[in-house]
Amino acid sequence: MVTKNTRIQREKREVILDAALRAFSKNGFQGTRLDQIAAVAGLSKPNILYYYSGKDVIYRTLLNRLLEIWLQPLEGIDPLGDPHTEIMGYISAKMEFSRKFPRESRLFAIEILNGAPRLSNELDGSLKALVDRTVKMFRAWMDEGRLAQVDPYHLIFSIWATTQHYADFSTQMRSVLGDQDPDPIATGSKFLEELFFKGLDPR
Amino acid sequence: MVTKNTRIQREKREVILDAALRAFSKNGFQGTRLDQIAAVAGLSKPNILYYYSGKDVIYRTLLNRLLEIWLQPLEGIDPLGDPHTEIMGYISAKMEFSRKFPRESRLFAIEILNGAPRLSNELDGSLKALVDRTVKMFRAWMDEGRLAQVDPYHLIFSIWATTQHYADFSTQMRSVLGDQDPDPIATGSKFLEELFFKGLDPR
Amino acid sequence: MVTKNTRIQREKREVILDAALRAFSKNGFQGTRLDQIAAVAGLSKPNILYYYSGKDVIYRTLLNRLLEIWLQPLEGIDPLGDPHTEIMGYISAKMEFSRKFPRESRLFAIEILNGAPRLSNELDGSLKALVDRTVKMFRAWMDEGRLAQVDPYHLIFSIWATTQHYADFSTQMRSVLGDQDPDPIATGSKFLEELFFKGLDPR
Amino acid sequence: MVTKNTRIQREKREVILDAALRAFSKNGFQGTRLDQIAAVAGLSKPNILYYYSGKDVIYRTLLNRLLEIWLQPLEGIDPLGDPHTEIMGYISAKMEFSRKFPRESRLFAIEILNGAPRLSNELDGSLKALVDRTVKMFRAWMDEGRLAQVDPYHLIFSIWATTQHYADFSTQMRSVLGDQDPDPIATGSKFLEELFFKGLDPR
DNA sequence: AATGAATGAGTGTTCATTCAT
DNA sequence: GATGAATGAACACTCATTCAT
Repeated sequence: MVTKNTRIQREKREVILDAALRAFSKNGFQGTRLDQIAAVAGLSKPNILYYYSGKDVIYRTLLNRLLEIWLQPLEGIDPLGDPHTEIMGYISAKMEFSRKFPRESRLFAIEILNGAPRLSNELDGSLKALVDRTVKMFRAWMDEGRLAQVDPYHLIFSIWATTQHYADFSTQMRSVLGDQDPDPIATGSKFLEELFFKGLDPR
Repeated sequence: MVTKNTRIQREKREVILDAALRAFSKNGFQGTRLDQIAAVAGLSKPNILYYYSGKDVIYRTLLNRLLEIWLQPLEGIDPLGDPHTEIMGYISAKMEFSRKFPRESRLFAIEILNGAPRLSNELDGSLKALVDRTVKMFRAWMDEGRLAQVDPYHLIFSIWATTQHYADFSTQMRSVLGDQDPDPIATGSKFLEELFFKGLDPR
Repeated sequence: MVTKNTRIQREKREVILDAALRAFSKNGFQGTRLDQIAAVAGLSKPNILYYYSGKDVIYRTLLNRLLEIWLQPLEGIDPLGDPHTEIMGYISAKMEFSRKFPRESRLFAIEILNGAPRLSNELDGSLKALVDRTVKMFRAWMDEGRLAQVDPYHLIFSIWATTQHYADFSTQMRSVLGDQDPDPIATGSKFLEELFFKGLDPR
Repeated sequence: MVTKNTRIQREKREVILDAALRAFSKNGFQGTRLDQIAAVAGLSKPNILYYYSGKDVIYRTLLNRLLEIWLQPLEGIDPLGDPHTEIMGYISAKMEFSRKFPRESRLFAIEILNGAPRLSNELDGSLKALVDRTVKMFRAWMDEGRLAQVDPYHLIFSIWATTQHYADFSTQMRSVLGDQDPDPIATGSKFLEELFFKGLDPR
């Protein structure tokens, strides 16, 4: 079947992707059954396969679409802006992502934990390019004395790690925090701001 | 005679757990077939089931054993020591864990990403207790002005996030770094030391 | 208006049968998907089913129509003609059939190989009657000493076998002959003429 | 699973191939369900797949084994023997094949009718070589004046066609002959002997 | 007359687990 | 203890056919 662009096609495809995201981000690729996706989407199993030619295709479609969104915050850093403002803005944006798109974050994490068998090309390509661009920017700021002299790659890694942790490890956080923090992401944002503000201060 | 059998049993059980760790940490619970474990362990599939009554049992055994090890570094923090030394030591210990036990780290991460269906009791129990103990320690240090006033829970989360990232997301790191860093964990350790040293300085 | 509709209908039905013949004669009944027929016919799958109520109906329609054509050469043998001329003419006609209608021949062969589940009535009926008529003719010629005394049924079988072989087993022939014979049917015709001419000579 | 050579393995494999031959030779590859084979073999469906890794593998195994047997009679022609004796012997051997192995013959016929997608390499290879060898033999006999000057390739084709017809088209024969011939293969053998004896006489 | 959408009943294949020795 | 053999329960995917327009 050729991909049509009728309204009904677009809508159903969206519904399927949404259902698939819920399932895949919870149980991984192999742990997700087409039945589950179908049930959540409110469609029959063959009807799912009418829109996407296989489970694999749904998964890949999801990952590719996710990667695009994933890279946006990094692209948003302004080389002409103030280093601290920009980096705090980036951290803030990433935290908002963890709040709004925890499932997307988890899907991405699962894929990478599995060795990114279906994503390695994209990681080596567009992600690396974007990181390299950002690293250059950070180095320029450091050379100008506006940012502490730290390894820029690992700075980026640490931001990813800390912010995505609020989506990926939320189960663990809930276990540890119990009910004492009604909004861990807000608290975490404040904490990370302080940590990175002081940690990146050029003195 | 009985002793000898027991020793053989212990050894085989160990071999199975090791093979299972490799498989589960790479492909998750559902993505791992008993065949794979058997092949890596060098045993037949029914023989695996002679030692462990089911795939599920192997997985749970692995998780429980892992949790014990997992909590050790946290237990190692000395309330009577110097805050900075202790925290830097903890970070250092966690980084060594990521270097020496990346598979264990990934298995843990996968389980939590899946909502920790087989681990939630332990998380709510021993982990929470240990974290609460540590939090109290941190608060005491803060009250004494020996540590920056930050949220102690999120401080712990950020240490977990950044250090485990080197094990869990190593695939992504390799993609981004290419060959330019022969030892990312060493570089990362140095970076994290600086970040947390400055970030936690009470001024 | 009605006439025009009927003509369109007839045309479409023809297009479908032609497409179905190509598909069925290549892959058999079960090996052919309605999709394939639809694609070759240039129609949508439901539209095919608008003209024929099912895959089975298309197949049966094809077979019945084929049988009519199939029997024509046999009916063309003239009891008053010269035995050799008539039989050579029949062989010749059958060879022309293999040249012009290899697909039809193969479809027929496939059906009989499968035990003719959809054709047995016709085989027992009109085919048998026609063969019996021809056999009587042959016997008369033999009694008159104008044809070698051989079993007339098996004579007919041997003509069918040898001539249809050029359609049904053309794949094998091409493999064996390679490119050395640009027109195997012509060569075969000459061979068969000699074989049957000498073989049927009453001395 | 590696192919083992225990007695039970060999026996079960044989049982499966036999059941598969019955099914495939009646309904073709696509028309045969694994269930049928399993039922005839008296095994469960997964157990079939324990011995052969897929339906396809069973089919190919069958074809390859068949081809070997198939070529034997042709190899049996003795270049030093009397042409008529040898050829009559070959025809006789082929007729015995049609009597004893009609299913094998039909499977082969079905495969070739479908364009021999799984057999073309073998046809182009060993079959062609063997036919070429026989053709040379026939040509030598013709040059010596011991065999009628006819196209040797088509002579072989005509023998194949007529003899295999008794296996492949037996359904049709039964329809035409009714009960009047208790042993059509015997009658056919006699007929073919006469036809080819006279037809191949060098005068 | 035509077709995009939808589905029930398969269909080959997988896999943890059990059986028998 | 160990393993070749066997299987029930899934599971992704297929396909003729039906539905709705």
